[in-house]
Amino acid sequence: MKIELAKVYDPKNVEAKWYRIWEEGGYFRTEVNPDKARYCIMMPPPNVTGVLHMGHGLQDTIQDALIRYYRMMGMESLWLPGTDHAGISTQNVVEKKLLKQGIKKENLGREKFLEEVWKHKEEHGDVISMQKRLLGDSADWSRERFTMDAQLSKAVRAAFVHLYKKGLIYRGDYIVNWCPRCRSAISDDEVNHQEHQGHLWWINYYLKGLPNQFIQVATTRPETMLGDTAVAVNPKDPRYKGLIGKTAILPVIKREIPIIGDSMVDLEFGTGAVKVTPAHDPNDYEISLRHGLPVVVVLDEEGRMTAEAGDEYVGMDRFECREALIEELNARKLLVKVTNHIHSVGHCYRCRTVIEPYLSRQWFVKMQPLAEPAIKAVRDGRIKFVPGRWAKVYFGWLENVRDWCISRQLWWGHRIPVWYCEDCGELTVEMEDPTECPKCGGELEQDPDVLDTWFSSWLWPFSTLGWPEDTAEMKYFYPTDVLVSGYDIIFFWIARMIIAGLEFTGDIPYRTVYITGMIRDEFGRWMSKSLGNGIDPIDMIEQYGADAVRYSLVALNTEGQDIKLAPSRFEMGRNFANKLWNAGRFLLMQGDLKGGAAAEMELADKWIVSRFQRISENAHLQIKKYRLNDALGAIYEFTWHEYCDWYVELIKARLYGKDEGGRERALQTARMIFGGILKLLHPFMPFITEELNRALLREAVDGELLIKSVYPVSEAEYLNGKAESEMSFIQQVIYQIRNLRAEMSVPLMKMAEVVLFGDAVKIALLERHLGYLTTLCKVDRILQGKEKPRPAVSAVLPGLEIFLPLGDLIDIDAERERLEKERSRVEGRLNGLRKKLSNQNFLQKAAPEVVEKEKNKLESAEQELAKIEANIELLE
RNA sequence: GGGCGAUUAGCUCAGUUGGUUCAGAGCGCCUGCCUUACAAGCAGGAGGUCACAAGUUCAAAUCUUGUAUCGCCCA
Repeated sequence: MKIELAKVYDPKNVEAKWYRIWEEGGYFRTEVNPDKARYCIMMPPPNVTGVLHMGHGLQDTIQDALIRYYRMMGMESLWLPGTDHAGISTQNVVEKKLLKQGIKKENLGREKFLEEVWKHKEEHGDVISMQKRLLGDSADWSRERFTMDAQLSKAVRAAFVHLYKKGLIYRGDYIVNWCPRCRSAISDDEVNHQEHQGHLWWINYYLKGLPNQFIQVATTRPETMLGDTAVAVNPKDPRYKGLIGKTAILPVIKREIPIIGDSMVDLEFGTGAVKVTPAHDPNDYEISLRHGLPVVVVLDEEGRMTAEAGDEYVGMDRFECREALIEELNARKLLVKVTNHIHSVGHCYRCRTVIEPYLSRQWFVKMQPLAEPAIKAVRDGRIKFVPGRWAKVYFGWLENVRDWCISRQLWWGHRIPVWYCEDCGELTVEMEDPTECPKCGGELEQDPDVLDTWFSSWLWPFSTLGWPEDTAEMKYFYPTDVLVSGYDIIFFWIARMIIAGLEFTGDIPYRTVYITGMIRDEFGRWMSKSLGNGIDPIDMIEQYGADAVRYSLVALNTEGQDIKLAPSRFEMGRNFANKLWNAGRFLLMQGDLKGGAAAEMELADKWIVSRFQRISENAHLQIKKYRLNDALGAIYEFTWHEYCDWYVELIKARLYGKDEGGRERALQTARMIFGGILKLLHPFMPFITEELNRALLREAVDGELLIKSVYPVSEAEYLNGKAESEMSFIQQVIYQIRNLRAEMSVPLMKMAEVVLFGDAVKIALLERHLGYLTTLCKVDRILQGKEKPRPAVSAVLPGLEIFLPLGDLIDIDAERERLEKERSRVEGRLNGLRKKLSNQNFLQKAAPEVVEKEKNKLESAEQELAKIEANIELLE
């Protein structure tokens, strides 16, 4: 039976069909099965209302390839998917949406607003999961989790209570990073510092009781001076020794503030005298604590000036106020000068707004005691980073870790499980919601804030498995095998998960952290909405097919290097998919195909079978090293340039010949190898391989889906070094003859004869396989003349001279030129070898086998040169 | 200021343990082919002083140090 396939592969229907069969057939589903080895990856949860981007495309493809590989290796292979509630960004999106309808969240109230967010989540929450299905993710969707699920929320509660009772969570008034746009505190790690060309304003503060005398300060944020409560100088600074203890008068609002001495003040910066604004600068706050200074808050939660800033400025935006104040100072001649100043400005990593240091009461996690076990786990090798250099970044963060501000002034998220007694002020933190104060029975009020989203996602590797309950899933799947992620969230997430794993479960969350590069645009810039330079993976899947997208992403992903991407890069995947498709199509056009190994094999068969063993062995090796690009590259090379270019071409003579048995055996071997290729490729290109496999099988048999087949393992009985070297020699001969013909512009249609001189064994080999030469370079007769034919073109191989007596077709000049070029090439090599072998140091110090190798090279190069020279003379 | 990465063919990038089978791939380019699997293809070809300098070594794209340019992270 012959099956006709389309000439060009069309992925559309194929992909949708197979995903449905896999998912509905339960092939992604996993069970706790302690008798079986298991493999587990937790999918990094994307924002629940987000959409797929190329970074997901890359990381999911890698994870899916690993999961499919280990599934084919017979392991219970769990890839657990899920989404993250993404506090700030989700709340922002819903707030904006409501504002468009003219609704402010404050008017709606907390509960109604949260209903709206949940509604939004229900509407958009599965978009990204559906997109991941288009990519082919073989995740166990039956175990999909969301960070706000009841069970995961319980895990958050358990983690908080645990740390609180251990004294590792505390509340306090500190300067935090405040995003005026998000109207919330954010953690240190969520601030992006960028070098910024700003200004330094030099301002005179008059001194009380000393007319016309002043102290000069320099500041990058003049608007904060309205909140100054001191001027500080270094006590060692001779310039200001006499001024400590005096009083300065704050310009414009005329507040009297002391001049104090504090050794933290940098003598080099500005004038050496600094304004102290405790409410709006972390260092100043420290100073204020040491000196008992008052704290004046002049900026509110939205970055606007408060009443404390004075009637003229109240309500103004901070930057607007800056302008106005500068003008005022200038008018009063208190502004001495403005100089350019490059300094680092913090920006909110979510919305890029300039961060304001802001004094407020927040909850913190004490990180240092938690960091130590996490450092140890990587130091002693229980957790391995791939590539290893990222461990340095990890250590660097943990060794200098600062306490983690976990409270967020949002509504969307896990509400902080702390209740305050209105009567006695007692704090209650328990697993169960309290109804009254356990101390005095008074009324309770829950903390209005919610927890940082990372406070739930740091539990992801085990909260998804049922922690804090002691579930069968925890026992079976935990710790997981590998985390695949980008280097951008080593601090936010990866390090914190390791901390949480060790603290809450007593075990590491995963054995390996595989860090991928980042996807950039073709100019090396980050892809971003604002630049509009993003490439939508879904567009690419529609245009090129999911397998092509997956192929290209893996092929481009080399050892953690960033990937510069352009849509055209997916062409290589598409081309390869099409090649594979046509290779399958070719087989199917040949009629019935027999499975298994052929009883009799000739050289080409033995060769391709042996090569297949080597490639599959290499694939295992590279996958285990996380060098997926090398695994895939080897399979690609084998498929295209060994199987298609050589093997398929070689068997055509048998396929189209009269010997029915020979035809069948060739076809059987081709089918065996091609079937193996489909398996090797399946983890990377699941759709097309499954489709072709089904076509090869000719019918729908559930048990023979590739997804649950066994990944090819190298079998020693099929390794055949002799066949490989013989075939390799024949390939070289064919290559030389093709080259000669092309150089002389001899059409490939025309049959020719060759005259061979040299090693009898080699000539006999070629005679035995004359058919190969006929098929691949149109040579149908081998002569062993006594005399070298002339006119003829020639090529020299180790142990063999090839002459093509082409008669009139030979362009003597062209051939001479070609041979001269060959000669100088060989001479160049020869000179290098002679120099090396006449060097006493080399002979004495290099390993004997190296010297031997070089001597052999020299010998064969000399022979080659002699033959080429003789052949040049023959031309005359 | 500290740390990390990059610099190899026109472009995008491989090159793991130093050894003329290590100077490679894909794309692009040139020549010839619509050869009954595939023009998204086949056959052949051109193209690189491996950023620069010094050093180690018998031997360096590969190891060391320094310089330059670009990028990232931390402070």
